Amino acid sequence: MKLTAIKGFNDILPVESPKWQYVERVAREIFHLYGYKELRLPILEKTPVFTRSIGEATDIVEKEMYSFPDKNGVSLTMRPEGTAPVVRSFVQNVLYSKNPVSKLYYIGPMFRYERPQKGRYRQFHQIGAELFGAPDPVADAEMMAMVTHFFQATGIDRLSLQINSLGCDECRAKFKAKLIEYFSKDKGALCENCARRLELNPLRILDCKAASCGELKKAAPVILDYLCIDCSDHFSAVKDHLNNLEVTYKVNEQMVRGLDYYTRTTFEVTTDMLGAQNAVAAGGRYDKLCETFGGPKTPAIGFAIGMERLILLLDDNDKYSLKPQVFIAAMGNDARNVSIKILKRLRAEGISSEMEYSIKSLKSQMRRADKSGYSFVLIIGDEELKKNLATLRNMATKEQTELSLENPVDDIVRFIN
RNA sequence: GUGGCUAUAGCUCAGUCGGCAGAGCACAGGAUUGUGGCUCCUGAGGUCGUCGGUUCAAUCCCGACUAGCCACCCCA
Repeated sequence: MKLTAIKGFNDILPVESPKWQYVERVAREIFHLYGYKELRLPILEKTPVFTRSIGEATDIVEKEMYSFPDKNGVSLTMRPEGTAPVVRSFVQNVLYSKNPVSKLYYIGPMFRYERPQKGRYRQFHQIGAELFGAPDPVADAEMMAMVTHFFQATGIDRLSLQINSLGCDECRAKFKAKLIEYFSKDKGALCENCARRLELNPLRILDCKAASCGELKKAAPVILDYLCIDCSDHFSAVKDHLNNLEVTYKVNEQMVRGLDYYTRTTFEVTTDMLGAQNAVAAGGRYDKLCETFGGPKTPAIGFAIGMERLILLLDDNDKYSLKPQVFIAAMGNDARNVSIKILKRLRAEGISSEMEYSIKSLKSQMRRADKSGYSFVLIIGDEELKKNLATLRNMATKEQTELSLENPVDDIVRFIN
């Protein structure tokens, strides 16, 4: 049996990698416009980094983490998400003492032991951003404006920004009690899963797609009606700022989050083009998390973009890859020896260029140059060598020019620009 | 963890009611003594996912396993 990659761990092959580079490039550019800087973090963390923050009763912690003991017996976990490690680093490196506000972003792989399917993998990649030290609703709005800006810049449309507020601990506790009361009346009408959720996490019933639960949900209590004055004011202000920034959004009072640390504002960017996995990005405010890590009270808000899902939405064309420029078709050993030196000088000039390593027919070399997308081919054979010339062919127009082999690089540079 | 579908050339898939294994695309060479894309010709490429069972004979029928896809749960 041949060795293969681990289930749900995918290779990103050269045909796909330009899209990844494109997405990363756009993210770095846009985030830079808003003052964010990259934070590069380890992939392994001590297990409590996640168990204490994400919530012991969540699916991620209960069944999806890649955890194992280190050689010395300490339990380590391959990060299933990015926020907890960022907060850990933020507190550990006392970043709050250097600036009143920290704006950080990260790009990298995350790991969850789930059954793979469309848009879901065991190793997947996220681009995330976190903003620390800004309790004001204007920060929430700017964060969502940045996400929107990013998606516009990538050229993806048919996306929808949905927002909600989960309130603080106090409003949420009140609401939870009301929900349990409401759904308990009609326990029989709930689907099997929701019957279980009633005990485990009643908020999730609101997220159920089953028809029977849908009916029941219509008259269910709404979280937004249970927000305290402060939380309610905060949410109103977020919406005002979004309107002010001309960011289109939809309030979805049934949207809930799978991680325990969220407070107040939550949001999701969804699409109707990915089957069951409709969330391309998601995030929210987490005003209590820093304290959980032993840091000072620091309000924060952040989001993560699912790179695989985003890339599934990109057009399947080649506009993302950089075009190679000059291919040298050399015939015979002498020509090849001259060519390798010309290549050295072309590359020194910043010109992407290659040649064929084995002696092959011109036809075969032309084919390779064409297939690889080269715009120009420099042909060097015996005839050219004798006259100390080379032929430069423009692949698009088929025009050919003779160049002196004395100093061909300057001529080539002039021609291809 | 649960369910459905799938597994034959590098890729996408036909196919044999059980009897020598097929196409298209891609690849290589040629038609064009040194010129790509289009066309035509030729060629190379297979333990028919693995293991076992039935049979004179299995890629085909049966079983188990493995892998992949999709969905549930949940999530980016």
